[in-house]
Amino acid sequence: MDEPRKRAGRGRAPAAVGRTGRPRQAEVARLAGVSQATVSLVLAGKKQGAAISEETRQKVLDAAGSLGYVPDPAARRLAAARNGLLGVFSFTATFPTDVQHSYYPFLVGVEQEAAAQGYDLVLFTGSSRGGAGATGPQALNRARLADGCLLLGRHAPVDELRRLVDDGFPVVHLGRRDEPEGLAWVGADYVSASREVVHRLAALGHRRIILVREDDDAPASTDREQGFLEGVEAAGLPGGHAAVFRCADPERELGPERLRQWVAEGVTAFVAEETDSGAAWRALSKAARDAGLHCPGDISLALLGSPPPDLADGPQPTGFDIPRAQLGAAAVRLLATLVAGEDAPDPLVACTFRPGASTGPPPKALGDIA
Amino acid sequence: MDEPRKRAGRGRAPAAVGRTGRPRQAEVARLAGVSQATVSLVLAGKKQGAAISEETRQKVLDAAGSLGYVPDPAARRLAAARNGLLGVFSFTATFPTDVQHSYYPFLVGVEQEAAAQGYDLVLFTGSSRGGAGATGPQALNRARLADGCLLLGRHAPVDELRRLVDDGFPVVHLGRRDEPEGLAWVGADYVSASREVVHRLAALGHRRIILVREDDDAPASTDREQGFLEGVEAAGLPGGHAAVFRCADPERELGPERLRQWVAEGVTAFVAEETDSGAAWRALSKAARDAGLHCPGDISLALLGSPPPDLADGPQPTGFDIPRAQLGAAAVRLLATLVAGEDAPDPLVACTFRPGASTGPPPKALGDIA
DNA sequence: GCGCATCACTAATACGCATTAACGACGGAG
DNA sequence: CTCCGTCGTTAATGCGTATTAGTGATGCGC
Repeated sequence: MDEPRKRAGRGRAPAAVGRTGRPRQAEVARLAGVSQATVSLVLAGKKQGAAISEETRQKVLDAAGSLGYVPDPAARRLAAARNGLLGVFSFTATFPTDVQHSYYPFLVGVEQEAAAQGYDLVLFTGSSRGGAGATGPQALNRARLADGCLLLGRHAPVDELRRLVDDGFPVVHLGRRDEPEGLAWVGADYVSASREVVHRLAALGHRRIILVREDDDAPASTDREQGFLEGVEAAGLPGGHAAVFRCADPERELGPERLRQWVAEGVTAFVAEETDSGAAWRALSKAARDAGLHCPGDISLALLGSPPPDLADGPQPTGFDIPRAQLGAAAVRLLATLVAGEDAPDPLVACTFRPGASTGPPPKALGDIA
Repeated sequence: MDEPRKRAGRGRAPAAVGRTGRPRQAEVARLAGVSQATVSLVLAGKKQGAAISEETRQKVLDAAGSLGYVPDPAARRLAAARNGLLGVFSFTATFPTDVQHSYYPFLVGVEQEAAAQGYDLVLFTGSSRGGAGATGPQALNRARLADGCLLLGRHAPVDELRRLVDDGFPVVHLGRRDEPEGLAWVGADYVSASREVVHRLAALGHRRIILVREDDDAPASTDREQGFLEGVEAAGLPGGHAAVFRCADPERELGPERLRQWVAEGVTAFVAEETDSGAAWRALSKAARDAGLHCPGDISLALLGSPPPDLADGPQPTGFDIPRAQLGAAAVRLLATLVAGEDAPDPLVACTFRPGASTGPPPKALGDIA
């Protein structure tokens, strides 16, 4: 009983929807008097080893044109064993209601680069709320539908994520991240950027510089400290622990008195770490005001990052900007190489120095004034 | 010589790319000890004629869960099924560099509603520039990968679009549109909104109201005029052509003299159409200023829409807002019903009245002053 | 004139999933 | 005990395209 059954298959419901009159390669082939494979070859248009006679080529193209043939993307992607989709998984709404939401600039770059690389994007919706598919731990699995996935936000469940990574599914996290071993990421080069800020201050003539940072061991913090320390060392200025003021609650621990004391000791410039709250920068600015120290005149203040949104309108602090769009683009590039099975390039993206208006040369003889 | 060749097929290069550990139904089947067909049946979850024992069912579900199985959208689509994806095709960058870009609020609603309806979104990239896949006429065709597609922007190539529509592919245009016959769209109800603005003015006591509009026959313009005319008629005020001032170049044709003349004739309120440039509103405001007519005091001005972005900071004009997020949501709902093969609901979304500060009761005896 | 390499094209898959005819097992009716 | 349903499952397709092995037909060298 080995002979084939009469005919299985589905036979597609008579009143089915799909079944458009859209021509297939097979129809084009019939009209051109060639085989479907030939049509595929011609339409693929590969210059390489194009073993197709010009005559046949034209017949096919004419037939395709006259029938108005358009390839079926689903079939194309199925046969290609890749679907040309990159997932974007954010753990809040991808289009946030809050206009100032920080994801947005990333996405600008993500979209541009995805377009450039020939990928479309899948936005997994309802990652936070009860949206499509299973919410909760299972949600991340949906990412597998794409060829690879971009992760935004730090709330990704580590275990689920590890699963993906271990399975060899291409994932790139936007922002430095160590947690699941082997997770690829792209991030801003805070070390170099911080170093440059110090370099500029030193070039202006500052000889004693203090870093104000919060009590947090996130990479974003420690990188800045490292860059700062490298900077002061390179400039031959006093570094080490004495140059770093680390506090849990800047607003409270960094008052005008403390500031005056530093100034009396010859400190002429301060550098604040950037955090979500911007607490360090706020405290520094406030302390300077309260101490009656005018900013670019009496002391110089710099911020290792961008000012918090609510201060965006004020005078620009000296510091650097994170090129978010470029970061997004870099993430896509990295993801694309992973999908292609190639090696990962450097995950760091350079920040751009922002001159700002909060720094200047140190006062001539501030020590006397104090 | 009918016996099958040894083995053709592609055999897929050994170091092939795609081929991640992405599990297939076949793997799930092997793990569960059943056939691929059974897996498909279980995962389809059809209650109808579910000739699957509960035991088998659980085995399959467990296996799928432990492997993190996710169906391949392309294959699903090719097999004439749904893949739970809705496309979004915009004809500029979807994430515009310009933060104030008008698409953004739509997308907020689109994402929310898509999540609510259980769909993920595919952003087709590079619709404007040379992005993914074939740019140009073929680009729109990529949409067929999804179950249906949303269109933003008026630059969609009509022919390609017609093709999709004719093939019965579910497409919804965001914004009223007649061009390809049979294209579904959702739009704001400018008629009702404009009518209401007039109603409010009449309620304030205005007896002569003039509509200032540009020389454009876009639906957005004619709808507003129609609403305006319905409004004045309903209020028993003078309508018809005399009540509508139509001009190609408002800045030039609508000066202070013209305004004073109207006022002398007893006109106490003016209504401006909203356009991209906001020319009508600008001209009206300027003419009022130049004529020395104070706005809420001497005359009332209303705008049939939202003020142009550059005037967003100034005093709010009376008028209405287009609920963009709701429009986006409505578009998704409509698209979902089309995908489901159901009938399309009402495509109009109500605008919300904005009281603003540019209207008030008419002055007691303005005629004497003039 | 006989291999042998080229060339131009076609046959036969594979891709992953949905669908449906068919099949084995079991049970009750006759 | 045989026949026929029922139930649960599987084999065998099809969707439309890409890929590759294979097949004639030529041309070429010796």
